[in-house]
Amino acid sequence: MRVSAKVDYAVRAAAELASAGEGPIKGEALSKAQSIPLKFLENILGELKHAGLVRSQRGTEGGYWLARPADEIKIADVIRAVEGPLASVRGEPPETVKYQGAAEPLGKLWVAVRANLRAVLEETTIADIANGTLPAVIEEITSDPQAWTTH
Amino acid sequence: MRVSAKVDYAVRAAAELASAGEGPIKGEALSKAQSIPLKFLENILGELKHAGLVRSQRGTEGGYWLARPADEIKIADVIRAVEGPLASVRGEPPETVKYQGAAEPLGKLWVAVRANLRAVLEETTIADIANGTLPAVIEEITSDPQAWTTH
DNA sequence: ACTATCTCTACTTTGTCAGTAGAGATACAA
DNA sequence: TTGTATCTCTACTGACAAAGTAGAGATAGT
Repeated sequence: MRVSAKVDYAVRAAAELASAGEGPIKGEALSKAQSIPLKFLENILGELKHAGLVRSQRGTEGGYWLARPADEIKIADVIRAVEGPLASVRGEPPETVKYQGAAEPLGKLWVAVRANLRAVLEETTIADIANGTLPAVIEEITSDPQAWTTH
Repeated sequence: MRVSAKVDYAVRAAAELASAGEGPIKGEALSKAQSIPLKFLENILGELKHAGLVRSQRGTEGGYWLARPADEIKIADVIRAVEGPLASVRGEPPETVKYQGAAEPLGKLWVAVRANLRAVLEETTIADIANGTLPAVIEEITSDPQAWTTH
């Protein structure tokens, strides 16, 4: 799993919007708060808007805001909005790939990989990030020092 | 997580070697058994060899075989051999990225993602694939019908 | 010596990543 | 209604990776 700059930026921008509360936030303010190139950020916000996660207004009093309460926007939603499906095998959904011979059980493995990704990304919301209170599952997983090693 | 053709091929080739048992298996036989383009497969086997997972011999009686017992080769080993680290955030290891402001807890999330990937890929071996007997953890994860849906 | 196989370097083609550029639309203010 | 600040949309670029292809060279066995 490589978390791209785009996904990283998208989640950070959403968290910033969540923590800012109600009113519209200007692109430039987000750009500065999270050190994201403005034009690149605008592209990303456009995709989030198109996916219905963000709303916006132009003009002097314009800016961006979350379309839904932050605790109803999962990290998985943000990733899907800017990058498509969470997991794929050679471009196909994991459950559709067929294997022959000795590799036959491999499909099940990729399905398990996706399920474990979801266990993290579908449980955590933008509000969790903004508040710093991650779900108990995540705290448990990351409480193992092994999780923090590169090995 | 996008599973690339290269990773997919590498795991399948390794499983095929595992199920074939002792003697050297020719590249062309592997290529046909798993429908992998021969020259591409040779590149991949070269990387597996360089990583010490596979050994080989040239000549008429030549071929490839696993350097270690199949139950001592984890899927994670194969992935690392051909693609590098299991998880990264903008090219860096998850535990090294620093966030500011509202995004601060994000690092922990990426660490949890990697930990959950490892939970699958470090527990399953090439032997598990070849025998069709996946670890109990994997069976449990994939027993939930939800794991098989695209949603 | 011959042949089959692995080995190594290089090349191609296509697509994605990360970002940049600039003209156009629109909301608000004076 | 003119101006200005902001979002919006399309297009472009340069670097890199993904997926394969090509062919000459090394070596093990017959």
